[in-house]
Order: sequence, then structure tokens, then C-alpha cells
Amino acid sequence: MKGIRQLAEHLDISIGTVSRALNGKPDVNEETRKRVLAAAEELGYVANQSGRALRQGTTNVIGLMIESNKDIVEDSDNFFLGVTRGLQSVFARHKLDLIMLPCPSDEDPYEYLKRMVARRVVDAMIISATQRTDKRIDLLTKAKIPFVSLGRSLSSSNSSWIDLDFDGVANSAVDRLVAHGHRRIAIAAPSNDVNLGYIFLDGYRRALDRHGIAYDLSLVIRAKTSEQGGYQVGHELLQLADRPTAVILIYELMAIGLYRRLSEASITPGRDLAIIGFREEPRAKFLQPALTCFRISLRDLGAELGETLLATMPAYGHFYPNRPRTMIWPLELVPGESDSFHLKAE
Amino acid sequence: MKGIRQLAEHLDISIGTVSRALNGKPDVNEETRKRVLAAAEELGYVANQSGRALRQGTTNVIGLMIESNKDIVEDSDNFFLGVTRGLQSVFARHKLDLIMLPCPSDEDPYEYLKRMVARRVVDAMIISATQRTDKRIDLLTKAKIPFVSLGRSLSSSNSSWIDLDFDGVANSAVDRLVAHGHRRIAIAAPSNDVNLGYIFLDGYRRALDRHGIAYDLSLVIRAKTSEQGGYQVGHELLQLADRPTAVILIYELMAIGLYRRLSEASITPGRDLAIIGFREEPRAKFLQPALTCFRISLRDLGAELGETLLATMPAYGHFYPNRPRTMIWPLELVPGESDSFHLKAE
DNA sequence: CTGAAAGCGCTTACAG
DNA sequence: CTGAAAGCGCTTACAG
Repeated sequence: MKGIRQLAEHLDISIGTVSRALNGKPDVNEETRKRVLAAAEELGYVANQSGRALRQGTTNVIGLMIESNKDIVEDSDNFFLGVTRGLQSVFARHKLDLIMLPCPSDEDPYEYLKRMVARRVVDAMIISATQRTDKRIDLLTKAKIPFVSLGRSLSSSNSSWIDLDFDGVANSAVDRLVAHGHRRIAIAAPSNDVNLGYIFLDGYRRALDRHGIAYDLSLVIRAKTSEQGGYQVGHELLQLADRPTAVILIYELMAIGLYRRLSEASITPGRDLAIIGFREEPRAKFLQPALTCFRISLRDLGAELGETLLATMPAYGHFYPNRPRTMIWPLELVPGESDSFHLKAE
Repeated sequence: MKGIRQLAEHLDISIGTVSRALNGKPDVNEETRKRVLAAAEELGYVANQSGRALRQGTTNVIGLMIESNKDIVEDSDNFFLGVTRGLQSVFARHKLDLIMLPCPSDEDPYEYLKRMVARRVVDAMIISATQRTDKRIDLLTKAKIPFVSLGRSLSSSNSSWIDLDFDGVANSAVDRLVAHGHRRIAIAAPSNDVNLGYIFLDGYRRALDRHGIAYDLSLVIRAKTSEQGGYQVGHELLQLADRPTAVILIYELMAIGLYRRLSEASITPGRDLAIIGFREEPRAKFLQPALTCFRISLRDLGAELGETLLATMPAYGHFYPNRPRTMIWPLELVPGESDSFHLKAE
């Protein structure tokens, strides 16, 4: 089956009527509609996307931009595939398709996004890994492409975003450790300019402040957000003259590397050093002792992202009225044994 | 910047010339071309994808279909993101873009593919997770959409594919274990109908045969290809009356679950039970003792997949002449300590 | 309820 | 080397 013309000829009616029947327009005889739908099904006709998009001025496709740089490929788990399921559950209601746009590792993410946007392959975008200031946000705003970012940014003054509650995580981690008697609490922070690092550190700093603990720059360890980074964190912890008794990690896979480095030094997590990891992650489940970390439903997050995005789109906004433009996504503490020891009171 | 018309007006030349200049056609004055390119850059003009595709009858987009069912989301690592990098490196040569098409978990993969194909969003497809017989292959063949599958299938009699060397892996695993004195060698096989399971089991069976070891159905343990599946495998191994001394795993993450189950039973991998895992995987690196497994370069595999696909496309085939239609992708053994003990001779 | 026609934004023979 | 025009496959006012 080629096009709508062939289908119309086969049915011996005009293409206009075929189109209206297929698109569920009301002004079509029910009998005709049935014949059209049956023939389309039988001949496997589906409207050509380009013809449709060109005429309608809308593609009915939402893009999820993925940055597949080396770090992400090797280290991130299928965070995006999880989120994808939630997004699709929302988009399906409106017959919108989700496609993933992987930015090649040797192309500048900004240029890639610019190209994709200008080509009009999608009606709206979801971006993530927002930087402290992020040119992509200005680009999308200026191009008037609806978008939502996973992660806020200094650039996102008027745009929609959902961000994980890094502040809350930092605070409850510090509170928990302090309650166990810890005062020297290190923190692993990302070495790049991703915005979440700033928020995380800020939360940590203010939490210490609440407990009257001085902020000590030597306890802030910059590392790659990866397993290797975690190993590195372990290494640097061991170098510290006055070794901290606890450490909070920013990224889920750091725990794996950290455990390994500690094990090499015969230091037992949860006994010699308290550890609180970040996101609960299937592949960190094996860790002994079990890692105290934070749980998140990727699917729910994806669904929320989807609705937040649709709320900003003229054609779908009325389905999602009064929706907040931004949202802090809570994480739930999952107690393990990696931070279960109490320091004896001095 | 809206369309080519605006750009042409701004330059005060015809849209035909603008198009030719932008598309690198030879019959354009160099001076004109420069002006056009400069203006396009300045105004951020990029051709509308729908208009282009409609006119050319080609989208210059290749689709990679992803099945994001629950198992894959939770357990697979970023296998696809790795392969994606290789694919993109090849496609970039021809200015082809790669998009990932995630099949919603509640939609039938066959119907999803059919829809995407009929809508003509891509010029060619890459599919994976081929089943023993796979209707998608017939669909794509009939629709005359160029495609390559990662994984062969009984259905792929004339189509292009690259498959991992499951036969080779099964053979070298058995050889290695037999050389260490093992005779009772269990194997974990997938519980679904994915084609690789058949090939893997077949290789295992013939390898046993070569060594004069009888094939024992009770040593074939069906499990989900996941961490949980590995745990399950461990569980069933422990139930066996005459416990095997070695086990070969079909899927990378099984090792994690298996180690855990064994640890619960105080059985030490590499001392009480020899284990050979499947693909080397960052997140299994921490396992103690180190897992003997097989290495693969996802990027190289992706590049090869890309070239194999392009070779089947009329417009690009001449760039890749004499390219085999199918290919078995070798894996390299990475010795660990999980299978290092030798059984004493009886 | 249906058909005929316009036009979305491009590329590409075709004239000149 | 450039311009004018056709047409890719659709959807949608507009007539009837």
C-alpha cells in the first residue's frame, strides 16, 4: 500500500473522505468510516508522517534528548529507559509518540539540539543533565519549542522543570549521620558543571550549619559521577589526615567503586566508615553491607515529566490545568547497614 | 527563521538556488553559495524535515527499535547506548541521523514496528532481540524497508544480521571447564523464545558431545535473563541431588544474583563451584572472586551493524561493496578467578 | 455527508 | 548559473 490516493481509489471515494474517516472526524457516514478503516487495516495503510506533519504543522512526536557521552554509556544505568516508560504512558493518551534523540558523543549537545529543533522533527523536547547555566534552555525558549528539563538551571527562570530533591537528600543524609554521632562528614560532589552539584553541596552546607558543624572544604571531594569516581573518592578519603567518619555520595554508582577501594584498605563500610549513597539502584543491591540510599520511581517521574511538558503545550495544556511549572521530586530514604554504626559519645 | 522562502527573500534570490546552495549541488556560483550558507547560519535556518522528506521520498533517518519491557529496563545495562555510538560514527559519514524508537511496554512490538514503518519516519531499521521465528523480519522484508537485525532468527533467511558468537562462547566455556576437570557442567538458558537461547544450548550440547559427556537435561536451568534469574539459577543448582561442579551463564547480570544466592548458602564461587559468566560488564566488575567472562566492544559492534545496514541500502550500498550479509561477532575470553579451581582427578 | 482544490516546505527536472 | 514551476502525501476549509 502506498498512499492515501491508492486507498481512496481502491474504495472508490475521494481522498478527503478517507482522511476524515481515518482521523475520526465527525462528519463522516458511519458506514463509510467502517469501510475505510477496514480497508486501511487490510492493506496496512498508515498515513505518511511527512505529508501529515507538513500539512498539520505538527509532528505529534516528542523528543527525549540523550547525551551518550562515554561516562553515561558506561556508568549510568538505564535511567532513561525507566523514565521513558512513564513518559509514554502519558503521551499515549494523546497519540503522541516518543523518540529518543541520542546526541553523538563527538557533536556539541547545543548544536545537535539546534539542528533537531530547526528541522522540526518533534513538537516538543525533554532535556536533561542541565548545566549551571544551560544555553539549550535559551535556545528552546527563543525557538518557542515547548520543553521540560529534568533538572533546573540558572537559565530556567521561566521554563518548566522537574528536579530531584537533592537538597532534601543532602539534608536528611546529614541529619541521619549527625543523629548517629558523626561530626566529620565528607561529601562527594561532581567534578563537572552540572547544576545538581551546586544544589547538593548547598543543602549539605546548610544542614551542617543547622547542626553547628563548620563547613570544611577539605571534606568536599570532587569526582566523576561514575564507579571510577567512587573509587577515587575512597582513595582521597584515605589520604585525609583527620579522616572523616562518614561520607555522602552524589551518584548511585559511586558506592560500588568506594566499597572496592575501602575493601582494598581493609576498611569495612558501616563499621569503620558510614556511607549514604544516592539513588537506589538495582546493580548496587549486592553491596555488603547493604547501602543506605534513596528510592525513586523512574516511571512515576517520567509520567510527571510528561504531564508537566504537555501542560506547556498549547494543544494539550487544557488537559492539565493548574499544573505547577516546576517541581521538586522527593526521594524516599531506604535504610541499609552502611551507616548503621553509632559513634560513641565523646 | 521560518522557511526557505523567508531565507530566499532575505537574500533576494529564488528558493531553488537557496536549496541547491544548501545541498551542495555543483551548479551554484561559489559567491552565491557563500552568501546563502552565511545567511542560513546567521538566521539559524535548517530545512524542515517533513518538507524535505516528502519531496525526496527519504528521511535520512535510521531507526533503532528498543523494546523497553520491564526486564530490559531494570536489568540490561546501557547496551544500546554503547552500540549507538558505533552506529552514529558510521551514519555520520553519510549525514544520516539515528533515532531510537522505544516500543511502549504495553504495545505489541510487531504492531509498533508496523506503525513506524508505515508512517515512513525512517529509511531503515535496526532491530534486536530476535525471536526464534520473528514476524518483524517478514514485515520489514515485505515492506522493502532495509534493515539489519542484531541476532539471527529462523525467519532471517535472506536478511542481514550480526549475531554474537553464542556458539563460540558455549564451546570455549565448556572446553575450559573440562580442561579443569569438570564433567558435571550446568547451563543457564533463557526462559523465553529468544533465538540466542537455542544457539547457546546447541553449542553447549555439541561441546559436551565432543568431550564424550552425556547431555543431562536436569543441568539445563531455565531462568529469566536478569539478576533475579541468576539468583533463581543459584537456587535451583542447590536443589539438585547430584550437584554440578560448574555452571555457564547466558546473560551478564545473572552472575550478580548467582553470587548472592551462593553467598547465602556459604558456597564460594571459584572454590566450591566454577562459574563462567557471559558478557563482561562494568557492573559485575566488583564481583569477588573476579568473574571469568567474555569481552565485546559495543562501539565496534555498532559500527559493523551500521555498515552492514548501509550495504543493503540502494543509496549507500556502493560504499560498502562485497560486504557479507551476515556476521558472527566474536567475543574474547577474559579469565577471572570464578572458574580457576581444578577438580582433582578421580 | 462528500468531493474538489489549496497548500504545508521542500527539491529537482526543465528552460533560459 | 539562476528562476519558475511541479509535485511529494497529506489535511482541511469550502462548496454543494
